[in-house]
Amino acid sequence: METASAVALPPGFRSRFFEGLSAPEIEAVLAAARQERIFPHQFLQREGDPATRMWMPVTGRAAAYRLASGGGKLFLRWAVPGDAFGLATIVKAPARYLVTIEAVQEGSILVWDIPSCESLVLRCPSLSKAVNLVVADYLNGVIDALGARSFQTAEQRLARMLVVSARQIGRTGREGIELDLTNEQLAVTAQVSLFTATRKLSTWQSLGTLKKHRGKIVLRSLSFFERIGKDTWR
Amino acid sequence: METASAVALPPGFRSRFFEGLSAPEIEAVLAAARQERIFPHQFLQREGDPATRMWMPVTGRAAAYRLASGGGKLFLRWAVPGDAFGLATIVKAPARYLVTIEAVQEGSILVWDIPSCESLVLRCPSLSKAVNLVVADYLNGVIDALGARSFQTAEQRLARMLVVSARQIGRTGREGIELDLTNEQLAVTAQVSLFTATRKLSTWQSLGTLKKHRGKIVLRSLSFFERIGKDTWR
DNA sequence: CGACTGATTGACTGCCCTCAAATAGGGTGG
DNA sequence: CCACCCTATTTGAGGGCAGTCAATCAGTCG
Repeated sequence: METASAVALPPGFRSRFFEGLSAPEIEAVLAAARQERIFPHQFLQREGDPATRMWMPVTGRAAAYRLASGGGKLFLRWAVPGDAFGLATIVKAPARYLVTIEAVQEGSILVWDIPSCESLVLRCPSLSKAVNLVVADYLNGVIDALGARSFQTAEQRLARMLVVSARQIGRTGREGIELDLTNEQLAVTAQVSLFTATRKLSTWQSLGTLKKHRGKIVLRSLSFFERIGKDTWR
Repeated sequence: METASAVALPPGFRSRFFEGLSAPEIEAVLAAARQERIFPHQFLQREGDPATRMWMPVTGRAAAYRLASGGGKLFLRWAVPGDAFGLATIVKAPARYLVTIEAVQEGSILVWDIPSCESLVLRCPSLSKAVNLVVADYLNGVIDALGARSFQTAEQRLARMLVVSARQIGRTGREGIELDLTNEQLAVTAQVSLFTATRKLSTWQSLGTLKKHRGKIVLRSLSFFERIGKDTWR
């Protein structure tokens, strides 16, 4: 094992995936990683392609979705620092990616190729368990999204997605929680048409619960939006 | 290891979970199992409860769903022979069930308690991998359901669910594929109101593509229903 | 035969999507 | 600095899918 890993993690970096591993195991995993820059519109993985690498965002943001044959995008979740993807690589030798993930912001990722994954699995017995924890989280999240789609109105789904996105990609600014989201991105992620998203945001802005700029939303407080979805689901 | 396991598997029993295990491992797993009868309306597990056992249907059928706070049921999948559940028990020591599963038909299940799971994990390294395979399948299925809910019409969702149910719980009869489903069950599983389900079924019956009895649907051919959902998703 | 559960049909309603058209922000090149 | 363009955003009008409600019919079982 190397003395120091070549990868540079930003301060405050936390990972659900690493929570399932012991400190020396994390060391070993990090030592086997290669770092790589990513850029907007770059595909990190495509659904159906052979799974050839596991990876993890370090900085930046990507969107995980599945493509509909009609051309639509079924948004599944944000890929943010600490999330683990391409887990199919580690689970099953000849596997394929389940979803497409596309970068939306510049940043960097850690990458493990197939040989690295294989040797890591042999050295770290708890790696499978860590994968399980992460996948269980993903499953839980998708079930939650399905419930939202089924039981909540467009307004509730928008409020829910603002809360979810705030937790994942929100920055605390002077006027509240800032989200780098266009109306269209919010619409896609909340499974709502662009026009209903725009209309609802206008309403909320006139209520003073949020403030809009071009490509940016500032939430005055989370609690207002958390309250909205509390009926019918969760 | 025992000479013969006490459990009696029906002929033709296949399990996605066991596919991830070697023959001797399957032996060991079966030997550690206890068999138990189940009855309609019995709860096999409740979401949020501590996960105290892993289990697998042998005969009969159950429904996996999540409860909405409004009282609605978010159907997730049928639990049929060979499926594995309560996997949280094996993944993480103090875990909780993610979903509720309720029996809808009389039958029997295999059960593994926590001590059994722990000793099995120690003896079978590939057990974690088998869990991964199954959970990945569940994830894939839920994503598919989310896509259906988002991109398909009520008619398409009904057709899709008839196909899905046919594969899981269909029996091949004289007049076609027989499904033991009430209109209400189909409506819930397809995320459609009872009335639209009834109406669509009436239409299809008058077209001759299916035949209805009380609590039972007979599909003349699957291809008709497979064709319906082919646009917009999958 | 009566009770209960499942199935059916019609009328009405409403949420939210589609489409069209106009407005505004932000960066670029002249 | 200003004209220009491209994209993001806004607003209104109209329509349709499918859900809700109410009432009736039909099959099964005791």
